[in-house]
Amino acid sequence: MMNIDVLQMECSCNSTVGPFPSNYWSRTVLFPEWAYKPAWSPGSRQVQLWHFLLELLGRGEGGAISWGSEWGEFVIRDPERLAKLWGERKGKPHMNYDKLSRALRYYYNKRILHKTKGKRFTYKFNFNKLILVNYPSLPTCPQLSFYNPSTESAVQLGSLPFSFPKTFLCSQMHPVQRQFPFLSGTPPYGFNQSELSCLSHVNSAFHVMQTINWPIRSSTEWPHRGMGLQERSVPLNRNHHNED
DNA sequence: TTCGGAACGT
DNA sequence: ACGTTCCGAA
Repeated sequence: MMNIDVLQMECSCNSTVGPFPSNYWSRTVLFPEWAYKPAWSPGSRQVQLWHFLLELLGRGEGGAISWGSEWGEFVIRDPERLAKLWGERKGKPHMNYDKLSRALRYYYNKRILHKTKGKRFTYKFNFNKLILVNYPSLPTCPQLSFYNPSTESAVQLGSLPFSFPKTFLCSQMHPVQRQFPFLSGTPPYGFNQSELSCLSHVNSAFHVMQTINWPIRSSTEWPHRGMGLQERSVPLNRNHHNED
């Protein structure tokens, strides 16, 4: 499994939104390894804190934590209750907010989170860095369909922290769809800047998956089966990285 | 309240 | 590697 360096990510992120050179991603991978870790691999891996937070946010689990005003921002309404829930999940009966927040602060370096300064108990996910392929359920967010133009079929891949129309449309392509061919839905979209940025990352991810044989550990580890990543309708005659 | 070093556990 | 525990500093 390859390791990804953050600086390289940064460069890619700030590059243009849109189609990528066809063989570019055969060597470069946009996202760090942690971003692809399955939330629940049966038995083996433990839940990570950010998984847990998204899970609670996803359920709209009352009181302890909720989404904030900005995209990706969340507010811990009841720090000690959140800590208790986290402690229960991890089997750490003495968990408290002091400790939980230390774990959150470790995420700063990893760029998973940052603090919203001036707002009490308020943090913000860097969704641009956080690929949500792992994430089956983010409540307010419909499932993301990757549209494959060749097979004219949609592939369920995960969800994003914002919503867009569900209806399928492929005859006439909206400019945004031209940029993000995996996008299904009815124009106009009206994405904001962060959403577009996020889409560009998903686009990259899609290209990665098409370009390389993505090291999916085992299909059972993924929330969505039969993603069709094997049935590659896009001809792949470049020398690509094979991880099998 | 928030931060981050340090030692520690798994 | 991903926290947990503890704690002094701002």
